Amino acid sequence: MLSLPYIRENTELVIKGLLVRNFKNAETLVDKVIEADSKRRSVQTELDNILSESNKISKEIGKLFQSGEVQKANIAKEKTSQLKDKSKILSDTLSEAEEVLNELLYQIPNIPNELVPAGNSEEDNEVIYEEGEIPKLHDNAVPHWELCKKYDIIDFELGNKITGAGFPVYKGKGAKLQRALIAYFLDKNTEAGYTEIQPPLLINEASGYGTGQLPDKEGQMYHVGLDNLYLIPTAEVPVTNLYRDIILKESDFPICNTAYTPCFRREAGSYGAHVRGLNRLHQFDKVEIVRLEHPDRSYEALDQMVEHVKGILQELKLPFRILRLCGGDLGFTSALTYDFEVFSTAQDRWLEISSISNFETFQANRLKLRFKNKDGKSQLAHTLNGSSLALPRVLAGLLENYQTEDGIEIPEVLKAYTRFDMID
RNA sequence: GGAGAAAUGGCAGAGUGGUCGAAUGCACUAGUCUUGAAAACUAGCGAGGGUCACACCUCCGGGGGUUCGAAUCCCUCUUUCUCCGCCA
Repeated sequence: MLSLPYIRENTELVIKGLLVRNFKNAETLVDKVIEADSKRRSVQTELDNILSESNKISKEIGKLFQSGEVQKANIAKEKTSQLKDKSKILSDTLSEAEEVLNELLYQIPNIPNELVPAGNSEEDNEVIYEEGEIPKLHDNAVPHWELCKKYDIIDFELGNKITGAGFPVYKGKGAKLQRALIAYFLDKNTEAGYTEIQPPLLINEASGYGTGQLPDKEGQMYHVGLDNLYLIPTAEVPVTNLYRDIILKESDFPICNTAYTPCFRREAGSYGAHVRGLNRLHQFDKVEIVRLEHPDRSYEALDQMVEHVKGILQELKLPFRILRLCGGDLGFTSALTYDFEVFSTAQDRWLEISSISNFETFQANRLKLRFKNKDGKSQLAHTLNGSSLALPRVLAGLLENYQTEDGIEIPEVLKAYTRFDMID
């Protein structure tokens, strides 16, 4: 969430930013926040004064008892009972005021960076880069779900039997190719300076709040009711929460982590042709990069992350493009997001395979992730993350674009990992 | 899962009802000394709210309670350690 001092000092900017997102009632909401904040502070001050007074009396009572003046002490005691009643009421009022304020704050999304174009939907996203030849496939080319069946490498039906729709079973060379991609991505990331992490796949509520999945998006996550834990929708959640409630030193930056994890998403309400095959799953594998940065360098870091992912796609020789998301398509917590899409030749459409975002202090504020700046004061850090990469759609792109009459070729860089050249 | 012990500042570790936001040591920061470093010495050194700045308020694992007053007493939850059971 946005920090209050920021909203207070940049009210106009906040409202303007929210309008880029087509956020309704921006002005009313921000006004409400400011009002709730000043209410909270005035209650706080009133309470503090009462507590201060009662602290004073308590100390006096202590001294009176020590000097044996019991009667005087008892008189003083009576005075405090009134103060106590008042302070109880006020502290209830204070909690209410805090709750109201927090609920308002939770509703405000991040302020878009100035590069974010205005727009309503994905159609308004800006294509900023495009690379790679779209291959000319042979006449019998088919979408990946048919290839999966033909070569028996991914079995969607079998997953239905074990779990349900959206939980495919990878078999033989399909499983190996998947493993090869994971290993390859992790190697590329660690070569670039990211530290490999294996986080827990279940998270508690506090972690969900830390990165913003809770309170609003609990419907997107699988919930393990008995233990009140959630299956991670992305490695971003556990890996970013590693730094919850931490004060870093400036010299700790940059902190770069990468993690491979399965991801679990309920995807309630998604169906239709666009979710066929590997296009949208309830369980999928992803390699994530997460970065913590000094606010002065976070946009430089974002560019580096984009360049890094670009390098991977170049090596895989997949046709791809990079989009700068418009205000309407930007995620709630993000200030600037670049999406990578790979072209799925047999489906004749672009598939999103990575999303790289700078959250600035939006997550850090909830996480209480700070660092000591040069003045010795604690200041919120910036968090960034991105996929490098989401497996299923990369796999879909590979299968479709590398298909030949004789089988599916394996990209050169992956052969050392798969130890086979061809799926046939 | 059963029995017991514990949880205090970056770390270690005192503190069992009042002057304790908390001794002490280490670490850290600045300074003195030194060609430089080390050592020694001097000073500073938790977080949040609040204020122009002070004042002031809150926080000793989380939540609740007793009391004029709680790190200290009570309840509860969580976590860690030891022993037992089970187990990849």
